[in-house]
Amino acid sequence: IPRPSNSFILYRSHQHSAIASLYGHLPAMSNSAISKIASMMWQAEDPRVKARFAAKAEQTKLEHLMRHPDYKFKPK
DNA sequence: ATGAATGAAAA
DNA sequence: TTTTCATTCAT
Repeated sequence: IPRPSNSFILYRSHQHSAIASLYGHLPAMSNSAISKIASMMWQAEDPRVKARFAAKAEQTKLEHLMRHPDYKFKPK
């Protein structure tokens, strides 16, 4: 049972397709490069959009709690 | 398994 | 305060 995604991870997933289709044919455009781009977009992003993803992260978090009431994050 | 990033949660 | 692990998928 996986952890709930945070706001940035949600944002990255959301933008992944778009970024991949823009740069996808370039061999240097790996997922790590996409992460860098997503990061810049994230920093530059409209605060309202950030807020929307923050809200989505909360939603996801609560959803996770509902579905998996006894889940505990246990780093090694 | 690694790389890349941000952030929540645990240690 | 530092570490882990969530997402993604070609190497």
